[in-house]
Amino acid sequence: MQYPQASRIMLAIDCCIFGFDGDDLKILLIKRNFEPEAGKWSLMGGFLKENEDLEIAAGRILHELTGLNNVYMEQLKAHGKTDRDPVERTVSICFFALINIHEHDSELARKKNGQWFNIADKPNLIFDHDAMVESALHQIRYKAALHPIGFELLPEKFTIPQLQKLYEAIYDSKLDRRNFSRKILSTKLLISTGEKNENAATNKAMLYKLDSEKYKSQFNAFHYFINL
Amino acid sequence: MQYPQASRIMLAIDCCIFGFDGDDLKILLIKRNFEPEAGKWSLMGGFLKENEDLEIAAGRILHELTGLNNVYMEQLKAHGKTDRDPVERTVSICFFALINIHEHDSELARKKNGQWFNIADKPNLIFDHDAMVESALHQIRYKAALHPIGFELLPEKFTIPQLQKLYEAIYDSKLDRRNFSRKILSTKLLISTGEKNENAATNKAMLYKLDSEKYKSQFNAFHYFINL
DNA sequence: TCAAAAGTGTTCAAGCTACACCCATGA
DNA sequence: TCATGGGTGTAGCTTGAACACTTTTGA
Repeated sequence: MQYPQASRIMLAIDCCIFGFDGDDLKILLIKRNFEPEAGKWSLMGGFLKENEDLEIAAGRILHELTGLNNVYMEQLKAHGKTDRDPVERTVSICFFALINIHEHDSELARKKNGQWFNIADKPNLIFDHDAMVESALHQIRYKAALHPIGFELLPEKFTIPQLQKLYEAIYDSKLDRRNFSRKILSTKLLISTGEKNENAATNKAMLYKLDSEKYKSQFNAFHYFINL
Repeated sequence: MQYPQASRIMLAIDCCIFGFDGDDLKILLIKRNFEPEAGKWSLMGGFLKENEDLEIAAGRILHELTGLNNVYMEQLKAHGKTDRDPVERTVSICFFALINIHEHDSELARKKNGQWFNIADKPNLIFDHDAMVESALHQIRYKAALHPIGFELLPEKFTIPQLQKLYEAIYDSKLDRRNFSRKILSTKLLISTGEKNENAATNKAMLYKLDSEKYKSQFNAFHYFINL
């Protein structure tokens, strides 16, 4: 049984994959070695399969480039301008993923022509992918101010100064060290590991990890990490 | 030229249409007189046409039931579980619309089997439409706390007590009259019309209208109408 | 003249901002 | 021993929550 009237349409999934290297917020792009627009940069994407849920497809596409599973992903808008894809009318559902950049399979990414760019140095992308990245950044900035999604970009153990650098990268602005620390600790989301960061140049900072119980239960509560 | 490999998929648009009658937040549903699930309640929806942008399609579908144009609409998530539609694999992109309930064409709505329900009295809907309404309500509650979308549900001229009733309906809770008034006026988004609400039972309240300049320019700023 | 709704004022506590000061580390 | 980075404390201001009082209107 099928719907008779309307026409079927190509459905694509495109992924904005973000990482943080300790200094800059970065995005993983691929140089296309296939038409159309071969040789240009684009988001990692793919087509939805006949028997595949949207979230499964997004996870598959992320896995193809990074080797990662169980990553924080969030669905953004569908982009559906009739002329957005020159080959054929295609509606694309955009996702963003926040990964721990040190955990991904960089060998695999290289094979797939993947390359990391600082957000500030991002090249122009094909189709409407620039607008997708814009809306992903907007959503991350919006959500990270109110909910603890930033932690998804950090390793399991991290210091508060590292977390602050992340927030400063996301919002491209400076934050007061002392107030930031107090605000973060007041959420009670962090547990001190007792260890210190041995990599640090001068004074070694305390390593914390997430209180995963509280993290899960309070994820949708409001924390106001940043005042917008 | 076409993409060879992947399969084309049915793309539907479903609209959560909200209104406010002065006391309750309401949603406009239709009783289906067609298969599948004829006789049951559902959101107003339709299929995306070959040469139609997503937002145009959503506007068309809203217009078919309400006669309205230029309404505040926002795209929500796409729903894509493989078994969500028993007829055929269909991905549905959900929108919500906020309308001034007194402006819509109620005759047209009746012809199309439309009926308004208080949110609290909403019947169970077909397919995954209940989940769509849930996510629309979630988004409205989220966004109305921070941005002035609530005004879209009110007539051009309204009183602050009316606005308060709207917020109380959206959040299903009581707010302090005095603090609410101060908070709203402090945004400077309202202009006094000098007129008073002649319908009021006892003391007549001042009618305000939106400062449309400020409304547009500050729409994406943060106002914290409600503390979540 | 009384009840219900609308408008304005005040107080107290909590939170945020903007600072100063001290400690630990490695060159 | 000195520069750099990390941790804690505090004063002053702003904001929000919880209140009381007054005014207007129709019954």
